[in-house]
Amino acid sequence: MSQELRQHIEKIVLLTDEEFNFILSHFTAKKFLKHQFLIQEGSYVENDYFIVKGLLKSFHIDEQGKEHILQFAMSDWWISDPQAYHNQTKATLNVSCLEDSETLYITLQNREKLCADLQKMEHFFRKKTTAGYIALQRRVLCLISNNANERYEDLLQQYPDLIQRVPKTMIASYLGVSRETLSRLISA
Amino acid sequence: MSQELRQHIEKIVLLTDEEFNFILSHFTAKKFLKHQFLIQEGSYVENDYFIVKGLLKSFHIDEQGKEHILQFAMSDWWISDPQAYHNQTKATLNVSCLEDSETLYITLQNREKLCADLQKMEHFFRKKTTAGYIALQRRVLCLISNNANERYEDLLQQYPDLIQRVPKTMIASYLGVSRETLSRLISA
DNA sequence: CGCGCGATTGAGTAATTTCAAATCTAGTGG
DNA sequence: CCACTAGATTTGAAATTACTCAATCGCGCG
Repeated sequence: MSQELRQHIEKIVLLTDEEFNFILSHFTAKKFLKHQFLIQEGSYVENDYFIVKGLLKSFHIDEQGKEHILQFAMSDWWISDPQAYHNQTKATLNVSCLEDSETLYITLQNREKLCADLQKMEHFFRKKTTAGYIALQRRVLCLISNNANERYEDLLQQYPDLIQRVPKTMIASYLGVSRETLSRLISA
Repeated sequence: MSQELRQHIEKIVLLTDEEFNFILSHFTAKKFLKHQFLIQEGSYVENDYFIVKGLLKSFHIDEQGKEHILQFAMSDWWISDPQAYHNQTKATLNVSCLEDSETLYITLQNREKLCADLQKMEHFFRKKTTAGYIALQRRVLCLISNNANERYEDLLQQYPDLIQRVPKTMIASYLGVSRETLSRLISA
């Protein structure tokens, strides 16, 4: 259960057993059921969630009630509303489960304390966030450069497993196209 | 000249004079002229550039020869090809000057050494990257949620100064629309 | 004056959305 | 095992949005 977290961190920094236990003491385990919300728009965001198992999405609902999916998260990913979490403001995003999920979450206070007390973790989070930044830049480039079909092909290439587990409607929402358009692209 | 960097860092962590001098010793000052390239697609990326003065863009050229602008950078911003820089791979982006510019750059080696030697800087870069991540997520949401007009309005709101300094053609490229479409949106 | 760059405009075309209806599918309870 | 339902997917047709290509305009600078 916590082995996943240790392995995840040790991809970037090696830890002693004491260090890992110290780290783990800053996290709390929590399970969620399919359809359950971890974060709801308008409320404060206490936690950043490390996903041990399951599948989740973060999304925004616009004025017309349309859902726009910002991120999916599977095992070994993190998910939250980063803006609300880091700035301690109200969420503009929702996070909910597409499948039953197991998480280890950390509060902002614990995260900052952990980083202050153990530089390895400050290093870890720096590297992790940098990787996330690079991935997002790639996505922005894809969004401004490519049409709907090319964006779908790109996703297929990058996360082939995701397409299996997630309804096409949500894939469309993630790509920024209507579900009908995506359907037509796939059947073509 | 280096005061800008100090003030920039001290928005996040306070420094003693010694600390700042130590930090500064990891940077190199370099000026560039309008139209000059800092980074060219296909070559390795040694540096991350802190902009003291000037205006730059990072962009990708696609197979059809079209330019897609990923980022603008003014005073107090950083610019590079983050993927190539952090992973020490060949650039897929170009970075060039829209105006004569003054920079302070840091190599990856120096950055990592600095972070290892001075936790304040590891902290600084973590916070800075987190802020960048949040900004990119906002941009992704804008791209998947909004049409060309809404994206332009959003940019106008967020960076009103940018619109003044940058040719509309480039604004269009940044927004992922054709220059003709943007022109029609503005005159409407 | 004339060049060059950026911005604009028009017309035709292509891509995508919208709305509505029909199909399909997996899970549930009888 | 079958009928039923909710969710997901597909399909069609019309409307909208955005793109492409080509031509023109406007302006600052040598």
